[in-house]
Amino acid sequence: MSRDPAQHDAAARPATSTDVAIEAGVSQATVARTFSAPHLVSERTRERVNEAAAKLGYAPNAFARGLKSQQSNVIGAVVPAYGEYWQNVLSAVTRELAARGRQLLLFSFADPGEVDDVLDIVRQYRVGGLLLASASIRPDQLSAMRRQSSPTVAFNQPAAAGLVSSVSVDNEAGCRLLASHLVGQGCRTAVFVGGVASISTDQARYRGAAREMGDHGVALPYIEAGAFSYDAGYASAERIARLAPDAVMVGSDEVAFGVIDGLESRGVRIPEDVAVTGFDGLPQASWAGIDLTTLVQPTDLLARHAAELLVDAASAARPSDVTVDGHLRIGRTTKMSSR
Amino acid sequence: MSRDPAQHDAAARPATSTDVAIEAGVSQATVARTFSAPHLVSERTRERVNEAAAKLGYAPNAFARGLKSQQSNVIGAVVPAYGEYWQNVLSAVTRELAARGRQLLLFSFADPGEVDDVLDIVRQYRVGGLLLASASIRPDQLSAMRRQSSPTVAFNQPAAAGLVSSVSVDNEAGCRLLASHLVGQGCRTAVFVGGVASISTDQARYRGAAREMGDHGVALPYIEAGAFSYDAGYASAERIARLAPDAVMVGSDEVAFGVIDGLESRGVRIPEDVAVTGFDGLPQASWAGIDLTTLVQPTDLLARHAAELLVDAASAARPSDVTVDGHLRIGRTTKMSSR
DNA sequence: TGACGGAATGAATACGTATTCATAGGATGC
DNA sequence: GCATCCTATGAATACGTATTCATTCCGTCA
Repeated sequence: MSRDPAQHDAAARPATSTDVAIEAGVSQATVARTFSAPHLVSERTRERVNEAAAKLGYAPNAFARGLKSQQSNVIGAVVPAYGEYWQNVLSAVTRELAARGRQLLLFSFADPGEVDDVLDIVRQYRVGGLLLASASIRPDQLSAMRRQSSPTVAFNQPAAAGLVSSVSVDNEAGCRLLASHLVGQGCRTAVFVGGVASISTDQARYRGAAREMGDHGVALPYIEAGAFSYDAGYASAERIARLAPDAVMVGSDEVAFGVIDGLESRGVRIPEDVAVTGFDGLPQASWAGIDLTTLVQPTDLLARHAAELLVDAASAARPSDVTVDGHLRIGRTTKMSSR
Repeated sequence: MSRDPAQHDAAARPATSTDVAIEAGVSQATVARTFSAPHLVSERTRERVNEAAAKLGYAPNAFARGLKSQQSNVIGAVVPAYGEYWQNVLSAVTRELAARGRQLLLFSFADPGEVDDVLDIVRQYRVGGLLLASASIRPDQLSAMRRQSSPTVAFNQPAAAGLVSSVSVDNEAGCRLLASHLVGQGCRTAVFVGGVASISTDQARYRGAAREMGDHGVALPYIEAGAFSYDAGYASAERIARLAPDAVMVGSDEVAFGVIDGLESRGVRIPEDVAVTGFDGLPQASWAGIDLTTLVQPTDLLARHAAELLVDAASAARPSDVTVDGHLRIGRTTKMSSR
């Protein structure tokens, strides 16, 4: 009458702590303790329980655990469905959270208008922390989420500072670095290509660039691409070419890639005719075929800060804001001296 | 003694259905029904409940709900922490699942060795479905997860067919298309650059390419880049250049981008000296500056099939395998006639 | 030797919800 | 006017776990 350990009914419900308790001849409480507070269980019993658990293929139910202990290992993340940049961020944050024993529950939206609906769904999942990874979440939406008492962190959304915790690169300083580099290369006229003008990071970047340029007597008109995408950048090339500047400062790498291709398709040579800078430091920026001058965000560092704030319960009570510096990456797209 | 609706204690526990019941002067059961089976509640009562819920800021607890109803709206996804391709897949699947009212719980791993640990954690989350989005999950690991009775879908891992449900592009046919195109362009000698030779997609792609080439009397030696990354591709350029083929068929776009830059850095012109093809159809492949000839995977379609299988409980019992065709994208990297 | 204290365990309860079962009240049939 | 059915609701229970409380067992100290 011996049962094959590997053969317990596959289609049946997953084993519960009570099943294991019966199998091991102990109480359910002892099984629970074996998994959540092993030091309270004697060596002998622990062995028996682990053996029974292995035999039944038992794994504690994370949701029941969370329900009882009133805390979850799940961190929610609200992210836009599209965008190269956010994919990289997400990837980095996931790694950092995994290292801290947390999982990421993804809530994505394709259109800013969906944000309210998404946030309503988020509320149903008593997440232990919430990452707001999108610049298109409005301040009032931010502060509404803050009430949820779990740590809330806005990623790269300077406008959120004060309302919830935030982690951002110093956009303004970064753009000053880029502008300063361009001026040093002999740039006398320039244009700034933003993604969406109403977004706070976009504003901060333009502000930094315009100020530094202004300090050197260079005007910096603003052009709005309309989206943070390659295609939007490509399409904006026409308007840029019309202004025929020395340099184009683009608000994000992804858009910059489009601007470069768009300009080249119109016969504009880079960097001979016009210099181009990006912002973000996406992996593609360092590809030899592109080699874009840009401001590299320390994504891993940002992700680490975000993860710490999300895991640390104290940050729920007192929002804290972290700003880190990016560093300049100089590529061939600004080798203006080669003119 | 009137309480300000907006002022219920922010730091307090989130409201429960019982709180709402008291506020509305009904039973907890009625509140539960109002949210999960509204048609069982009279118009009048429903209004009162919704009013009270709004006042208290009540949102049903998804985990408690799942615990009781024995099913969750959460789909697990096991994905590699790195890789352009998987990020795109994830993004597409997330969208499809969101449209079906499901959330994605992310489990990422940086190294194939971590997979076992990750799968152990996954088991704790009683997910309603599981997406295995990585070619480096072993067959025995796959079939172990299948026991969990919830729908399990392997994304683009042909080797999984039969063990769990799978959704893949037709790798072999796709590579035959690419090879056929090259032959038509006059290609007489070629090389295949794979990512990791032990991966089944890699094998299927090489097989298809080699067969089609063989049918036309063209030999196709295999070179292993060692990883599915830009850097690995870049580094393999040396070995490729040594063979001086007419064409290089690369097993994935990401690697192909590296191969292209690596070859060009060695003075090899594309397509004048050598033609290059990729596989996947990443967004970057269509960028004007790259314009890679590749096989475009219908990612949205694949994602839709995956989402359907994941949501449809029946697929748990009977694994089904879906294969879809990709389409050829012809870019400048194979304009061999221009020689 | 008796009192005391710590370690190990079991019994019982609570977490927030869905669901079954029972009940009350109309409306409808004859 | 009575039996019947349907609708709306409440009471009670179960989901799988963590945790408090009580109990038993042993070793230790006075």
